[in-house]
Amino acid sequence: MREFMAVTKALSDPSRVRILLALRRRELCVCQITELFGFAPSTMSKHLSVLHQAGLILSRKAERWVYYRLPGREVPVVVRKAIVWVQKSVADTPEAGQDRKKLKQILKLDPKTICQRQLRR
Amino acid sequence: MREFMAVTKALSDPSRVRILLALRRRELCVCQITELFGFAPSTMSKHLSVLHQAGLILSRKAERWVYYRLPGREVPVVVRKAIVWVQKSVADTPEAGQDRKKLKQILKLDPKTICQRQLRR
DNA sequence: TTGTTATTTCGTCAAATGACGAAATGAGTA
DNA sequence: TACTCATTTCGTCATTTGACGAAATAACAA
Repeated sequence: MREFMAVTKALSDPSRVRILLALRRRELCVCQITELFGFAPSTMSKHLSVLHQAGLILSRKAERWVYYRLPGREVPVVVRKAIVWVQKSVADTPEAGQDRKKLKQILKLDPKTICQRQLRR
Repeated sequence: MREFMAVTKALSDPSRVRILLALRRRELCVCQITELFGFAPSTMSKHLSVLHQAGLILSRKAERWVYYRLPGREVPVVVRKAIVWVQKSVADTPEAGQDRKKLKQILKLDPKTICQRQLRR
């Protein structure tokens, strides 16, 4: 029950749902996700942490960056079902479409450029 | 997206998840649900309202009582999938087991007795 | 080592949430 | 009509949540 509630609470914020959608086809580094949503880095980090603790995303560190991705068989069925449910339910919404569009632009640049952008603020 | 978030927010509270479990096999009137959880009637009413607005439960009025039940085909697939996911995920937890046990006792009495009990407090 | 930098943690604050009791509602009964 | 009573709505309060900036952390670069 505790484990399940971690998942539902993680899904109860729209930004976190949008993060899951953005990770649908590829992993993303924190700076790319931050660029996509426009929140302060600390805010994004907190959201990613909530998703991670619920098992909804996995992370790996490479060079300077942390990459997050959707999990495969390494997480419980409860979690995988949740992800499938989310994707099927909101992938077609306008919000998801806008995010995909913006993400496409972000992916044209390489991560270095994105992260340097943030520092200029 | 808005509709979906109504569902995830409804599912983000453990009491509301437990209500869905309690309704698994039968409809229940508000006073039975209130007896099961021990909250103030106003609190229960609020929880039921949140679930209802998300489409996760339906209501009907009969005589003096309002009965809530899980929906069938009359609600969107998003919602039905959510209910199936919840049931499969938490039906086997200790919390759900305890609730079933207590509910069994409550169902032995007829609704009138239950509702009168509440008034004596 | 020292410096740089992407990310996380911490402290704070405003807004949302969940609890309650009191009062309002509204359907059935006298 | 007036009454009863199950349920809902409203106002309040304590707790949680989500936002931020500042400081800490950790990994790579020099």
